[in-house]
Amino acid sequence: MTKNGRVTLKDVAEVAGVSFKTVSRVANNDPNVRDELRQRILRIIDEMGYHPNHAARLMRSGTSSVIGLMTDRISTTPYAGNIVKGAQEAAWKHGQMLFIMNTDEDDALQKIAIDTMINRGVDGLIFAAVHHRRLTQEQVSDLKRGIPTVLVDCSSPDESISSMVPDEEQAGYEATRVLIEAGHTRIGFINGPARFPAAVGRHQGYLRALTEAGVSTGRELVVSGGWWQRDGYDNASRLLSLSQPPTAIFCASDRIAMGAYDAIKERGMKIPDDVAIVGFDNHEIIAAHLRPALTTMEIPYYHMGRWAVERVLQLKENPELPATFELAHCSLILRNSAGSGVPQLAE
Amino acid sequence: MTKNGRVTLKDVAEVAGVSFKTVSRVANNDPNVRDELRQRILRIIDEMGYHPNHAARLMRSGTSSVIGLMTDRISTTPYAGNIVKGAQEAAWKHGQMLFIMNTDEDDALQKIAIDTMINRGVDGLIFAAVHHRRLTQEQVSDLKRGIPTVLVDCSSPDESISSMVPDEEQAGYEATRVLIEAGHTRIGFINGPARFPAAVGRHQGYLRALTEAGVSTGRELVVSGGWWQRDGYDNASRLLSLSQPPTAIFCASDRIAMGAYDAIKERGMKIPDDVAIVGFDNHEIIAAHLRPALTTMEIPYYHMGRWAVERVLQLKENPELPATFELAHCSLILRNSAGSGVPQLAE
DNA sequence: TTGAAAGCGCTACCAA
DNA sequence: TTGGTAGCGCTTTCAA
Repeated sequence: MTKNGRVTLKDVAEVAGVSFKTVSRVANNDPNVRDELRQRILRIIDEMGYHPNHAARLMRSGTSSVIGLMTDRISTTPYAGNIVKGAQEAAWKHGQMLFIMNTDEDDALQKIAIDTMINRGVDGLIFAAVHHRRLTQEQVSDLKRGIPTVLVDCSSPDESISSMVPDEEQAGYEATRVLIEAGHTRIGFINGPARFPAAVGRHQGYLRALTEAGVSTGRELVVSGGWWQRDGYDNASRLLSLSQPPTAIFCASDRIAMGAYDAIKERGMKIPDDVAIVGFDNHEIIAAHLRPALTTMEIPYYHMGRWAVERVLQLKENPELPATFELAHCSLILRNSAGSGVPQLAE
Repeated sequence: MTKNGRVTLKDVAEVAGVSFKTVSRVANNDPNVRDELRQRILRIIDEMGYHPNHAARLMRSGTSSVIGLMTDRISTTPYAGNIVKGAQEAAWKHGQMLFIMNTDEDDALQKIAIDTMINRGVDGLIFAAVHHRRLTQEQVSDLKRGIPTVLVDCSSPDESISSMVPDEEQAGYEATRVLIEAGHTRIGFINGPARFPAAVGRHQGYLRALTEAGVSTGRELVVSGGWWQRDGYDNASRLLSLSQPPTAIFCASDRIAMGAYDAIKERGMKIPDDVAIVGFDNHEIIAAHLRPALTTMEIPYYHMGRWAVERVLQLKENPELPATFELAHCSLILRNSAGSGVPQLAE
């Protein structure tokens, strides 16, 4: 053992009575070692508590077993936190560490963050957005640094970087299906601003579900505005003032749904009997604590985080892999606001 | 420039026409360089875009400029996210990176996480808890690995590790003061379970404020249970059923306050006119979106994260520094539920 | 104040 | 299948 207190290859080699290069081979799974010898050395490695020195390894081979994860606004939102968690657990499973860096949607800072990560020798780069969006071409080229790179919850316009985004269309479809299956034929939709891919996709899913079911899709049933409670309140009020108001509303966010609840209750109407509601996001507090509890869609952030790390590792293994664009399947979280015949969950 | 594409000390030395050791001295702020020469070399370093190779530095000097941050449940709570954010920004400012690791309150995993961090050569360790608590002696000894270590939002029973926790007493005092200043003399308190330091401290602050103001502190005015909405509802109902019900209630969490709102509204009473409320946590969604918006206390998580990194860096500089135990001052966030005479904020 | 030499722990390359 | 040698970029030690 060196004075450092750390066991090195040499220490192991000495004990094993072989050259330290042979130990190195064993540590790196080089097939060129007699199996019997390998077993013996592995045992000694374990006994002595040898761990490779990542710094030395990085110097020689350029691989750090560290992946850089950049987000534009991670910590303050309960949404995207699970991306980090999923990425962390996947990294851990594969013996990787994660550098995490928050860049607050600041492109200049983002650039420096990338440089810093590269400078530290990360093996790969993950960029996770807080809201599903398309990156600008410039943001994409900033990210291209010749190491495995993937995008989470955002996409590159030139399709040059692998990405995973929620399947908004599927989610919008499924949310609407819940209301159709509960027997509704007049279903409103309160959407977010059309510039968001989330709004576009959810709208398409909504339309497909209605068309497929042969249900009316009057233009007046679709309103849009911001993603917030107030927008939900305003837009729900508008829908409820129609000469033929909807008996069910799909809200493109839980906050919108929260506002819709206010508008509905204000009119003395009951959820789900007078108006059924489906939200979107499965926002921890809102969805579970609204009365009645909100049926809503959940984006699999945890899964997306895992995917990102695993994809980076694949690309590290084989840099020639073509970029892929994957859609993450969203799940229906059934609570009590949609009034379907399905058994209800209390919380 | 080496084939690697990276500028090294040698490259700079060659251009500057000095030995690479001199450049090393400049890069490390060694005073033993003529000032004129230093300036010239600094300019060349800048022009050539030299960055030290942290891996090489770690190998020789054992310092990585990486700090390990472990949390027992970071990502899923909007609360503690700001600890991470504060730590990150402080680390960034000081040229450090952060390894972040989530251990889900699993002591065994926690141990492995510490080993992994140490193995990677982190310069310091930060352990951040999601809820203010005292660590067990075993958890504390696991954390002692001979490198700078600090605790955030938790404390070590033997006071051997520096820590920063919220000043619960001050916060409880200040929250109660708001209600006293609004003219209330019968002030209830819905607390969390007494085993939490947060509950103990807030209770003490509550009592001090009442005693100091010469206001009655009847035992029946203090009720406690869980931290959740349902607990708030139940306990508020109990308070409101007293023969002399309180006209104001300090709730030890925003979720409790949320439940209290339900109980109050159910009785047809108005907030803050019939019952004034102060919450605790400034929980993003709850506090701002409750009607009326909730006056509440905020724990300075961001600040605590910054402090942790800075304290680690101080300890790295001077390992002999004695452990310190700091209290983080909590802020009053004034909204509309406490009905004081102070100008109200809408959101 | 500056420089030369050694070596951290590892992997790459070549030789046996 | 194994081992020797070199050297990554840096800091440390010692000498000039």
